[in-house]
Amino acid sequence: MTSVLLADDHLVLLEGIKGLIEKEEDIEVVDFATHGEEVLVKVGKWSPDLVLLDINMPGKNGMEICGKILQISPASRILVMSMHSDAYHVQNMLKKGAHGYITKGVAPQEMLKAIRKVASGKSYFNDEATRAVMEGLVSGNKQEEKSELKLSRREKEILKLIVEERTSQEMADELFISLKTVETHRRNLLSKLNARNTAGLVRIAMERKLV
Amino acid sequence: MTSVLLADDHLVLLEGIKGLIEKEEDIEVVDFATHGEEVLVKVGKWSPDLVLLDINMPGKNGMEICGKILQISPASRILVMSMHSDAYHVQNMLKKGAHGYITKGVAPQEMLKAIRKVASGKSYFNDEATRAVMEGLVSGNKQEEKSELKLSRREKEILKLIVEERTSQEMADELFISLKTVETHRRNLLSKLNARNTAGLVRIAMERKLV
DNA sequence: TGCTTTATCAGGGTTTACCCTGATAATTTT
DNA sequence: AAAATTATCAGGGTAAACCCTGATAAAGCA
Repeated sequence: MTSVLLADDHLVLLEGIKGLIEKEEDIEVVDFATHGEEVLVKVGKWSPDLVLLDINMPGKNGMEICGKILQISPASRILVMSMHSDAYHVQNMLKKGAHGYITKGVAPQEMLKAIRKVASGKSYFNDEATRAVMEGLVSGNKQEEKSELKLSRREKEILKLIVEERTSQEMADELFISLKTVETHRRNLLSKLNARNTAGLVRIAMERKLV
Repeated sequence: MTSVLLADDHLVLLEGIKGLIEKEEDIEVVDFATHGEEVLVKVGKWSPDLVLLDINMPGKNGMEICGKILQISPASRILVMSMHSDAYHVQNMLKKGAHGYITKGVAPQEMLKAIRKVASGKSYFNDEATRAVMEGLVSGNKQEEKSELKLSRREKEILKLIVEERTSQEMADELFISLKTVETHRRNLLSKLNARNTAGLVRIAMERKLV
């Protein structure tokens, strides 16, 4: 019997998956979690065979949670479920130790298949996720090695203000720092996020939910 | 007996809601639809009492579908289900004729309540949706009357390229038009989308999925 | 057939963003 | 304690974005 912990903030979806799994003889839903902290608590409580994890949950950005789950319960397997199937998200979840990745559009039968595969020690990726990774590889994913996406607190603050349409001068006045300093932060953001201009900063900030 | 058509591209969610509704005596799921065109066909086929509509479906932007559903089957009631609960989306769906709005995070029991209320001729909005509208009203939603969000084909093209980090000169070369023309389109975009600068254009484009 | 929108282009101007180099002090990490 | 990162600032420059006014031809709608 495979024990599964469901982590998703969409209660209806949660109920749906539970109903789906309960029809199966070999899989059992032991508990629910609807936000980041709760997932970690429940993982500690149950040490489930598998965690079905939605990375779009509020609070934390999913990525962190993935690593922490494995710290708490290293024997647990993680199947990520997401709206996005872009290379960035897929690759990062794999780095963090996830064992499978499916998008929410998969058919119920495919989800069960994924659960069984991942629980049995194998990996599973649906077509969308596979394609995203492949496309990411062929188009040369440079942003990984040089950026690694570690923004400082100040940089995040500047980025947030950029998305909110502030000019550099306005930010300088607002934060009581020099225009030159703001421009330096902008330059570093462009480099770290591998963007060409403001448009790129905003797009990436929104794609990766850095705001 | 209330007949319901489920429109959502997440098959698992679809199954979940179906399972939830099937336990109820007074509500019946007559069919599914997983993308825009299918919704319209199925609405024509069944003329359901209620359409449970996800506005994040691929293909069309939900808003249009809402109006078309009512053209095909004016007696049908529409309950919108969405990830977003921002004022922009909520208000626009109401304009298009939706009768209720809930976010996907609602509890199963609340969804059933919403279905019954909307089907019986009343309206229903969950807390999140209500709050979003209220906040939108107090902060003065100017973008509605002056823009109305009707972008021309060329403007959408330019906007897409802006999001992709192209400069005006690059767009001019790419589209075989003058730099001045591109700048004019940019100016019109700023005005129509009520943005101050490129950052705003990109943010709005991504928020409203205009790309 | 008119009316409206769309798409195109221009001159001339100000502001903002972006790029380069180089620097110092404070904080955090190792 | 040493090393790395972060936050701060400067001079001096080019490119891009933004703002104003004004205009014409084509396409779409009434």
